[in-house]
Amino acid sequence: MLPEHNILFKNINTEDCKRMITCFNADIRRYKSGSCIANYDEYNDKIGIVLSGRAVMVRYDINGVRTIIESLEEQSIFGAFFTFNISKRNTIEIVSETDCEIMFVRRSEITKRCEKACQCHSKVVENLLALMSEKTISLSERIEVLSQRSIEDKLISCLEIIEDKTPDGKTPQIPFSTTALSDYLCVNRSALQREISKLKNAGVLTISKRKFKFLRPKD
Amino acid sequence: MLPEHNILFKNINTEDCKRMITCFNADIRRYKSGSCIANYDEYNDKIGIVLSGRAVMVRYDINGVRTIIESLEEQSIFGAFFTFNISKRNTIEIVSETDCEIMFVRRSEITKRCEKACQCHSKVVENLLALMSEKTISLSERIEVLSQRSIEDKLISCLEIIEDKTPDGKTPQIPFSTTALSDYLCVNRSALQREISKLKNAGVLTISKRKFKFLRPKD
DNA sequence: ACTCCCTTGTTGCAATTGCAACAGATTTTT
DNA sequence: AAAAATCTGTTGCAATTGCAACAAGGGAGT
Repeated sequence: MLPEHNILFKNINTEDCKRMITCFNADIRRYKSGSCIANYDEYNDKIGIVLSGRAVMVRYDINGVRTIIESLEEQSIFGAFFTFNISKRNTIEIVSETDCEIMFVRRSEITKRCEKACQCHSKVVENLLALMSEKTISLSERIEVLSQRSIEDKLISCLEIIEDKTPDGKTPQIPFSTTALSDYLCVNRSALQREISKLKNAGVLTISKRKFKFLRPKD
Repeated sequence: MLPEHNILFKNINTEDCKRMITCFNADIRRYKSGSCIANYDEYNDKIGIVLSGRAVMVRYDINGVRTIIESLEEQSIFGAFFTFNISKRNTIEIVSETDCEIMFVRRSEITKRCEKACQCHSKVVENLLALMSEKTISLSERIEVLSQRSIEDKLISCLEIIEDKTPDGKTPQIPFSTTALSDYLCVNRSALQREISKLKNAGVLTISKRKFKFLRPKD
């Protein structure tokens, strides 16, 4: 994907875009699926934007337990700046799930007053605001899911959010394998499997591969 | 607190501030402790900023179980725009914990291009960006806590984050009662109490009222 | 087609957590 | 100051969840 098609440069003409990408010292890199795109063992103010592909932010605790902190779809932003303090007990990494193109920009480059006073600069800041707004929504959804008290409720809450985002006519699809989903819901895999089977047997929903469908009339 | 002292208007002179507050149609309201400041049963694009006092974003599910979604300290922002889709099964409210002053601004007023092209406008957008950045950090911390697999780990993670934020020399303090803390950690109160007692007996930490201290040498 | 590796699905058992109930402490209201 | 309401701390028991182990399924690569 061309960087100028990124939401960050929305409503800015291609000419200005190219100029700004240089002006920002933007760095565009490609990663194979399964690569480590970034890790947060030290502070830096780089902002990453997923131009194409999909990545996840993961944490491994001292026992090696994996937690998927966030799923980063196309157009998502990430960076130490948007995340909690780096703890000594955890390792946080951004890992590509598919082949990815990532654009890196220093936050300070974006927020600093541009000497050249280019108009599009403030436009970029506004666009960044919109991206961040989306991020807070995505994080809030995550909290919504994790704050459920039982595995069943976590699962249903998660699936409902996916369902809500699915365009009419399309079949809702989980962006993870069941194993990864358990890391995302922060529960034991086999306990999650048990709940899935229970819901299937109870006729609440159907799940086949990653596609699912609630059987009750949507209220 | 004077609204012009709010972070949103940082680096903007008092004169311009007053002008902008009018320009934005900013609405400043006072609330007694325990009042409902906002509820998200319908969409609106109002942004709320806590000028003084403290509030919480809470959810009550159909069973009346309370979850404290966020603790909103002074200078925090909130709004439906930053939150997940409103579900029919949940009620989300902002409730004041102390007496509060809240400033409401419509998001569209801030992001729209100002006809008068006032310079400070883009400064406000940048400030909003900083506020949102803090918000994403605060939400990420919340996820960090909730993603822990046991009550003990949730508690420790939560306390460590509070400890990290406490200025040197001051005693770290939980912003909640134990009962409210259990709603924040999304666990049963007496189970939480049990874990607190266990940690105290094991000599890991001391807790008296809301003040606490880890006894192990900080690593 | 075969191997290797990872995922799915299941189960018994152990550990953790939730629930309910209660007594005492603390805070708020009258 | 008394009464009411809320919060703290504890415990036995029930329910949920985690753990470990295993069999079976599916995909990628040779």
